[in-house]
Amino acid sequence: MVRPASFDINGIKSGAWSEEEDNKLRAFIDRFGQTNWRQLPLFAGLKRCGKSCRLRWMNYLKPGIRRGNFTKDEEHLIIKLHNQLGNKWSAIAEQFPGRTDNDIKNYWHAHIHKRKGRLNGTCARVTREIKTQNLSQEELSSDSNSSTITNCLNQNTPAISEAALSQPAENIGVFESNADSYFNHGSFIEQDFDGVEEENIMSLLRDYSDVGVASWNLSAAIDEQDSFNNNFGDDYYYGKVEI
DNA sequence: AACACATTCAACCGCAGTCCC
DNA sequence: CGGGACTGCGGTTGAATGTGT
Repeated sequence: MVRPASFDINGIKSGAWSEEEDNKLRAFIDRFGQTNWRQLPLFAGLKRCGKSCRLRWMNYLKPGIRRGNFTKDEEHLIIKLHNQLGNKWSAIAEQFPGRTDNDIKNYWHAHIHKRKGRLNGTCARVTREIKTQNLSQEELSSDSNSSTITNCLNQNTPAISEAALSQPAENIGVFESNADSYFNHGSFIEQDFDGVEEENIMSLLRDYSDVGVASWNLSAAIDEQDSFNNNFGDDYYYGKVEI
């Protein structure tokens, strides 16, 4: 999973690092420390630019770097910190000794971000289904939302009715669901996203584009204290769907 | 077995901030 | 103060690898 090595017109190499290059870089920094990155390759005998040397050291060779899969707790913390800090990967990485910002950024894009996108779809569907059952705004915002949503999913509620889709555009409310369902059981999404049903929903949304989704957004509001105590049971996701 | 498509992750690129002359 | 050099960050790329058909 590495780019093939190549040389520019000045003889500067780019692409995959060889073991010999790694050893040279490691040996030089062990002996002289991280000094001037621009000058380093010259003195270390590397045909690389300083930037490439720094990147290789910071993301791969530096002692103490941890590789391998992220744990569930690490994933929770990434989500929490990303909600607080946004795409400040280096700031997020400070909370993960041994993990690099590059690693966390990659993990976010490869795992969490994708899943969030799917969860957004779930929010739209669940909210629409609640609407078809004529639940009031009060009911939507009450403490029973978690079970209401779960019931919708468990009852295998039919796909959105055309009548519901013809409702006038409006903000149909904010709901909350217990993130524990999603995080600890993982069934929240899988149970909901039947491929055929999803296609029906998307098809109907296309047909009724005048009342289509204006924007979907989802943000995680995680109880800080509980997160720091590694207790995620009381954390909540807040989803808002505007139609 | 062969091919197509999806995923992973090391590496690159451009830009902004900081430092120094 | 201005400008160049350097560093660090975040977004993106693309080849290797994995998975599905």
